Amino acid sequence: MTTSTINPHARLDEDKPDLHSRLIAEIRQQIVQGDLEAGMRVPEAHLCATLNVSRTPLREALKALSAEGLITLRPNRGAVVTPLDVDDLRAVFEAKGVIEHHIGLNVPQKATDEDIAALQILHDQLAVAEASHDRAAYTELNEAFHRRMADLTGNSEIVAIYERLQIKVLRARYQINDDPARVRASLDEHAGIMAALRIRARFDVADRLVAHNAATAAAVISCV
Amino acid sequence: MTTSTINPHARLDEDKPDLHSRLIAEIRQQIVQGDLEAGMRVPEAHLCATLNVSRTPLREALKALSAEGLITLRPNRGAVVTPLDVDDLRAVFEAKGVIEHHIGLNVPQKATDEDIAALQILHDQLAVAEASHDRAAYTELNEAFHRRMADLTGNSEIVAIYERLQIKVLRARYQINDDPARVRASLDEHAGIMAALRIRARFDVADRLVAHNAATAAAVISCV
DNA sequence: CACGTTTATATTGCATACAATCTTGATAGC
DNA sequence: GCTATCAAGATTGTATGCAATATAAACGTG
Repeated sequence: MTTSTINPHARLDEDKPDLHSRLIAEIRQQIVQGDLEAGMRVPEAHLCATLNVSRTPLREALKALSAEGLITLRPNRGAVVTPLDVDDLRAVFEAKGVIEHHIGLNVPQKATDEDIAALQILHDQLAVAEASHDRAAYTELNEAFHRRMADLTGNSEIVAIYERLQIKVLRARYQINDDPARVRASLDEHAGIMAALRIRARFDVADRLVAHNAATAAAVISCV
Repeated sequence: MTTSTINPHARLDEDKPDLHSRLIAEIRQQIVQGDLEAGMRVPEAHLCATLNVSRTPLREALKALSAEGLITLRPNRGAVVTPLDVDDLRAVFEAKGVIEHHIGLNVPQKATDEDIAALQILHDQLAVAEASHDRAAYTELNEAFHRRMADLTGNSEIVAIYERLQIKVLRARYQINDDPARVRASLDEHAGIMAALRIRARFDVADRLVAHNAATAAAVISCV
């Protein structure tokens, strides 16, 4: 008699965190949060000890993160945390602006009333987080809001591209301390986006998303 | 006395094809060309035998390709070649259209006269390939032309995104036989793009790139 | 003292072995 | 005959060991 986790004939728990996914998520988070510093060499043995796994699954995770661009693998010479200099960041924000524009043009036409209501709830929570100066919550809700917008394009390629770019933005944001004034301005921009979205003014939404992205870019890049 | 490839104190041959890169390139090509059919299960042992490597480097390559979206890994249940249905293709072309538009808006301003001359040469070779019905050469030159355009944005994120999307397009194109009439039309579209680029008419270039992408999308999707 | 050479150490690359999980075919029960 | 259960086989997941390469330290030479 085995445990209750037996699964006759094929499991359908798609969200069980297998080791590979866990490792990727964990290392990615360490990079984003700066626990693994940019440009730093990453000896396999050290990470193995930290994460309590052997080299095989760890190396597999590093190869995957390399395809994501967070890790740079130099054959026979080890892995380094991919550095993100100002020019890289500019490129990331420029690409993100392109995607934001597309999102803005399409979401107002594709979103249902329920979708917009759900976004409004996220936006209201964002306002609460700002008012109570809960920076962690603000970051998380902000992420959720924009990811939800990307989702509403219904285009999985767009979503994948957006998420990958967003991760790189997050890396930079974790390094800096967001100016409270910038957070307020950002919230205002969000309010404008929601107002335009409610009346489904697609060009307006697109413009506002692009402007919001540009303002964020300026704030982040000025801090680096 | 070893060969001339010895490298005291650190090699700088960055382009030496190490096994990992080779495996990724090889398997990717097999997927693009359809040697590994979409939806097909990929038992590790079989690929190991084919490629004459052990499971360790092979698995690392599969994880990397999974991050690229060409392979889908089901934990404990093996890898499959990610299927590309019509809706997926539509999403790919839509995303590519977004990027093409950005390329069209920016390249006319950033390209030097020499850059444009180099593109013109590629275009002329493309015309030769079409005239001589050299389909392989046409495909390769067409790829090179568009990749060069992406390069000229000077934005590595855009380039990376574009290449990843282009690989998925290639997968679909390998399945179909391009209609010669479509190839001629495509060449005409390229001629129009070059004409607009020579006079650096950015909006025109952007529109033409988007239209070219849409026409390709229609041709490819109609065949699937 | 600087610099190139050699040797030792550390780290990565790959192959293999074993454990865990899934897949299959066979068998028994209804 | 059909479904459920179980066992044998196949496949994937992880750990470990050895070979290849790079890094560093020590050494000698000009």
